[in-house]
Formats: sequence, C-alpha cells, structure tokens
Amino acid sequence: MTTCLKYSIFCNDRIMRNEHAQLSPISTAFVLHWGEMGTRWGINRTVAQIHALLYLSTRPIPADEIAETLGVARSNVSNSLRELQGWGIIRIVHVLGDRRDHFESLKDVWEMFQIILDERKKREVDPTMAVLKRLVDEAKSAGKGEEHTRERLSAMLGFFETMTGWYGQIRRMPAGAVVKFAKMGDRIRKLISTGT
Amino acid sequence: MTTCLKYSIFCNDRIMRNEHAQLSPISTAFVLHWGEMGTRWGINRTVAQIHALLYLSTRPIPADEIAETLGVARSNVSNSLRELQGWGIIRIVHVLGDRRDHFESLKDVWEMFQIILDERKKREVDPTMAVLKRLVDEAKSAGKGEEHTRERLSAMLGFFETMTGWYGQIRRMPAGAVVKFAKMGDRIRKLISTGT
DNA sequence: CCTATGTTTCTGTATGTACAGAACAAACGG
DNA sequence: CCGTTTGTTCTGTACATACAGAAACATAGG
Repeated sequence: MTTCLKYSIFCNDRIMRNEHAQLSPISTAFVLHWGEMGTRWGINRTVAQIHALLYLSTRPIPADEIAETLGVARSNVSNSLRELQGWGIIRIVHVLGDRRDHFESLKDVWEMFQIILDERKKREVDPTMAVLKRLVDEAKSAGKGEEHTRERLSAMLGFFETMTGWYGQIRRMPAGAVVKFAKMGDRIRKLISTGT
Repeated sequence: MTTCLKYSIFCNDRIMRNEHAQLSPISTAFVLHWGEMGTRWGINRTVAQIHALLYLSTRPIPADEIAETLGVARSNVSNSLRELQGWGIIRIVHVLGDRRDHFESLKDVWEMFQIILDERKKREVDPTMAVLKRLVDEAKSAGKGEEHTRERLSAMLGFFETMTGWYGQIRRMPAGAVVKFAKMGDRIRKLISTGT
C-alpha cells in the first residue's frame, strides 16, 4: 500500500478505494445504526455516522478518508465536521508529515454525552424556558381570561426548572458518582422519603 | 354563534373560521414554539402542535376543530391524533349530544414526560442496546482484530446500561420525590461520596 | 335501507433538508 | 512564483417526509 497509489487516478476505482478505507462488518453495523439513531433525535445522519466512525477509530482520520469510507461527498464531510466541532465532541489534530487536518473524537462516553446534553439544553431547553417565562408573565397581566393558560404554562415551566436544576446537580458530580448512584437506588429512595 | 353556521359554506371563510377556533396570542405562541421544539427532537410539527393545543385546552376538542384552529388538513389531524394516542398522552372522550370523538391531553406534566421518556427508551434506546450487545459479542468472537472496537462498544453499552438502570430507579419514585431530590443535591452528593 | 355525520385511507404535491459535484480559496512545496 | 494538495462555499438536484384533498369507509338515526 504505497502513497502514490493512494492519490493516483485509481482512487476512483471502488476496489482501490476499499483497500484504503474498509470498515469491519462490526464497525459498519455500528456506524449505520448510530446514523439511524441520530436521525431519530434530530441529528443529521452523516454527522452521526462520522461521529461513530471517529469514535471507533484507533487513530485520527483525515476528511477525505472519511468521505471514502462512508461513501459520501467530500463537501458533505466538511460541513458535518464543522457541525461536530461546533458541538465540541471532535477536534482537529495533526499528524507529522501530513498536511491534512485529521479528526478524532472524544473517547470518554460520559464526557461526550455530558457535552451533548449541555449543548442541547443550551440550544433547546433554555430557550423554551425563556419563552415559557415570558408567556406566564403575559398571562398574568392578561388576567382572568388567561388564568387557565397561565396555570398550564406554569406547570410546564416548573417541570423544566426542576429537571434542569436536577441535571445541574448531577453534572457537577464526578463521573464515577453517577454510576455509584445508579446502583444504590433503594437507599436514595429511603433518604428522600425521610429527608427534608 | 349557531351550529348551522359552524357547518355552513361560510366555514371556508377565514373570518368565520376564526370565530369558531381562535387561539389567544399566548396560546398561539406556545403552540408554535412547541411545534418547533418537536421538530428538533424528531417529532412531527403538527403532532407537537396538536399536543400543545390539547394541553392548554380547558375542554376536549373534536378533530375538525383542531384542524380549523391550527389551519391544517383534517386528514393530517387524524394521523397526528393516532400518533399521539400511540404515545399514550392523549385520549378520546365523548361529549353528551355530540357524536364526534373529542380529544384531551394528559394534564400532569410529570406523568406526560414520564410516558414520553418510557416510549423513547422502548423505541430507541432499547434497540440500540440490543445492537450494542450483539456487536460486543461478535467482536469478542472476532478476537484480537476487533479488540479495540469491542472496548469502545462496551464502554458505550456500559453507559447506556447505567443510564437506563438509573432512569429505572427514578421512574419508580413517586413524582414528588423527584422534585424533593432535585432540591437536596448536596446531601445526595455527600451520601454518594461516603456510601458503598 | 338510506342518509347524515364522522373518520380513515389513499394519492399526488409541496416543502425542507441532505447531499453531490463543481467552483473557489488558501496553504504549501518545489 | 507556479502547480498541487487541502479545505470551504456555492448551486442545483434528489430524497424523505409532511401535508392537502379526495375518495372510501364506517356508523348511527330515521
């Protein structure tokens, strides 16, 4: 596998391409599933696939290789990488003797999901709470005609406030503590049923 | 406002329509925002809007009135209502002297979100975990070539297992306990740092 | 059994987004 | 500097899905 081949005109040949960027069946299965999963949670399929690929990779990968491996356009990869960098779960690294940007994913699952949750909170939950606050205020001013609306929106707002407050508690715990906590449900329940 | 008007040819007139199905500005704002929010989390806009509408409503609403109010096709409403019933967060009720099905939403926010989380877990997280389990097994069989892949997938699976186990603990708590818990983060942290 | 009323299913259209490919820009090496 | 490699932006197309409207279907009353 020589470098000259890699950039030769034969790169367009599928067989040649596969020689350079083949995924194992297991990795392929994960990449595809992760892509599907992404779409169901409002994340672009290619973005999720790239993330999966980098997560499984033993080494940083340059953009063109990602494009080859996943069989998508180079431009698509470029945009998706920017998106992932925006989320903060992948980053650029450089490899000696290679001008190209290489990309690697965070490897710590807990850290990764914490970042994702933080981001989604910031982008979606916080604005929702802001809207709810505003509407509750407006409903108060509007008086009796909006009394019921105010009550419903307050309930919703209260829910979000509790949930985000709670999430705030958890995300300040060290990662190990969360795991511990998950294993001692009964004692927690007891504490709560007696405590203030 | 007579019944004959409601089903008269004037129903097509926007002014007439509004007379029957007008939302307050506050309610409108919430319905629209909820619709946007839905799309970001992989839920159809109309579905989310209908849910918002029913959540704010003081009374059960028939499908055709929903269609009027939101300005969408009757068929669209029909499909969206089926979807929402599939989720289990709205139900059909009947009103005396009216043959039509009326729909009402769950009003308890906690119950509502618990149902939504349960459903999404069942539909998306559980299948993901099944896939991960299978792939981890396959990677074990595959031996050394897939050692790294196995390790990554195991980490991911472990994360999901902890999270779902944890969610299982929480969702068995009475609703009030969760709120309580959110307010006593420090004591919980202490417990965890000393406990088993 | 026919009609009025209501609901679901079917079919084509529209809309938004993802995506490929090309054009462009910048960085680098010779 | 000039050609080549690498990365980004732009433009049109394709695709998936949402949606409207119509037709078909169901049901209850008369």
